Amino acid sequence: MTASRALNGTGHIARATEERIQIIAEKYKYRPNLLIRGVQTGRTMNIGVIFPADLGFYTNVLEGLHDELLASNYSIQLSLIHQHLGEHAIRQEHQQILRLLDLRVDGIILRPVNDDASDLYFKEVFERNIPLVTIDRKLENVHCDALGTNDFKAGQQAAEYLITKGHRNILLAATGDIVSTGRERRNGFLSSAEKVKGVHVSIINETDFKHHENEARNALTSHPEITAAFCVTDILAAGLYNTALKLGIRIPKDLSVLGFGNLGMGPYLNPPLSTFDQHPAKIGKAAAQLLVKRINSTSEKKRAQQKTISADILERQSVRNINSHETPR
Amino acid sequence: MTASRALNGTGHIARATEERIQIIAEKYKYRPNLLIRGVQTGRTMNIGVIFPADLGFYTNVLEGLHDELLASNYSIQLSLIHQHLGEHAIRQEHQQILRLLDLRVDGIILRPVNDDASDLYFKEVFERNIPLVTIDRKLENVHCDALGTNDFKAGQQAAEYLITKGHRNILLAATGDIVSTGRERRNGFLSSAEKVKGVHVSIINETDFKHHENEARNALTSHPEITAAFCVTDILAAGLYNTALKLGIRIPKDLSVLGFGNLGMGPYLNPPLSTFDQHPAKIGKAAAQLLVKRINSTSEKKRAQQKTISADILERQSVRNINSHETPR
DNA sequence: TTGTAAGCGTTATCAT
DNA sequence: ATGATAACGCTTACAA
Repeated sequence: MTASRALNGTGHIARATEERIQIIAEKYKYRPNLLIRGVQTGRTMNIGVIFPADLGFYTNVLEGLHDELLASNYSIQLSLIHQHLGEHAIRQEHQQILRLLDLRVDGIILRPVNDDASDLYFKEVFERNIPLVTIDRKLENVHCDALGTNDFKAGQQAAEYLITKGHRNILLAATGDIVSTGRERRNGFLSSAEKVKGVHVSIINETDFKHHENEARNALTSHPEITAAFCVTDILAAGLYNTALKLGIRIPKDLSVLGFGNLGMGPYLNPPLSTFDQHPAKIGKAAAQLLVKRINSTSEKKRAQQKTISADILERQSVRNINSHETPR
Repeated sequence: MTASRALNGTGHIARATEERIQIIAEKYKYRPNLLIRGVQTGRTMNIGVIFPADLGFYTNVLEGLHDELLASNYSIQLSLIHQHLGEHAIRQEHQQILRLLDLRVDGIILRPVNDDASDLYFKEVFERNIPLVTIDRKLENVHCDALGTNDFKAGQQAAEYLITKGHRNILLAATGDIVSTGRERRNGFLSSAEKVKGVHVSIINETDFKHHENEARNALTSHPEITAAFCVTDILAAGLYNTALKLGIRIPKDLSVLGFGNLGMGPYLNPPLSTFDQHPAKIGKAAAQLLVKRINSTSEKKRAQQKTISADILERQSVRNINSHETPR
């Protein structure tokens, strides 16, 4: 017992005893057994993290998460889920959650597979009072903290930005209603665009990316008045670059393109893609902070918080200002 | 005790008892405490993984690792190290290794910060007989399993490929001697190129990527006879695209470019970059297999294995065949 | 086939 | 300030 106190620096202890014990510990290379400490204290200082197997954007979220958790002396128990497996992915996710619980993690950070999970799906988590923070998905029927981008606002910013640059006929490449993030960006964009007279938006709204190229070609050829496009993700923007190239449409001279997500290919496209930076590391950091706070809060009653990090535009060279006085030619 | 046997399906037990216990377990929603099981059995079924914080290439290694480990019922304890912090990174790494040990992981998979660690650096790991597999770095003075790309061979493949395509004056963009992977690719390339008469290699050999653009410009202007370049990493290849653009050199008409690593920007470059696929998921999978085998092997005496995954060329559109009969103009 | 006893390494609690 | 005791939940070893 005295040894425990000396090594952890907890409680009253004589300086001399403390030093003596520390010396002995060093001599015998004592190392604590964190498993048993976890059992005993009820806190493992281990956080479960569940992300899509194809990390992409989440690598940086993970990095932010990791750094912040490490700063609070937490480790990360990582699970990856292959998202494309449909129902099987959901089963996998649930199983991994149970495993993390069995491992006695102190909290869970999760980018859920599907948007419409309910409290019931997470019942084991709640029963054990393990704090849960979701990333990038607001689960309507789940009462837990959530963290993500303010996608609606970002969509608004996109519209305002392109309109400010003089564009009035704009293509909106969106991804349907299934994924909440893309849906919000689209809705935000439309809400802002509608407020400005003389602005016309052509919209592609396909969940399947394969359909986008065709639709984009149709839109651009039948509406030559379009001078700008907002793509709800950089992947669509990159696709649009190809379509434009095939049609002989030059970016940004003939068509301005604004992407979303700063997904890594942006700087390598020609011209470099202007896009939204979601600050993924900040998202991770904030999620970790929320979780740690929740773990340490004795009053379990605090309502679920939905925190949001603002994305902002990273200007590169794919958007042109077409206001007459700025482009005199 | 009987319950333990029934729930784990281990040992002799009456069918009736087993079922009765399982029903009770279900009724009370019994879940095992994996911490205590780990303490008791000496196996936590948890593997420590330490990767660079800036995962990049390692995201896919991690994915392969994860899937293979999961198949063997292992979880992952993840640590990230910020590589650019020099000595501090090494301290961090060491601390994380100790932490994983305290957490009683059954094995460790590590992409080490530095190439010249010795057995001493890992002494705590060896003392506890925890298997260690390194990724992408052959530590000369450490007796542990290692997994990576066969970089020397890949370098040879690169030379042979470009030579087969008719190139005789080739630029080799390399990264000095510090990082073993790049060094091996360079040496492999040179070893194959030297064997063929009439082949001349101009070499840039700078660790700092910033110097590459200048050097490349010099090389290309003073040696207009150069028709191809092999870049030891895609990042250098992307840089070379820019340099070429500035100099009015067209790819692949005037200059063929072959990259390395398939780092993600390749398909988005113009023209799409031909490069080496290192099959990172396979590397992860093989590393996991090696580790699991090592964990299960009772005879600890088996010598360290160095397994290697062959990289191969992913042909896109940045390398041109300039043999006269194929390009009649 | 089932059950008993001991022990894993630590901390909480209470006593000295 | 220090120490004794119990407890955490499980499995190994052995007994019945």
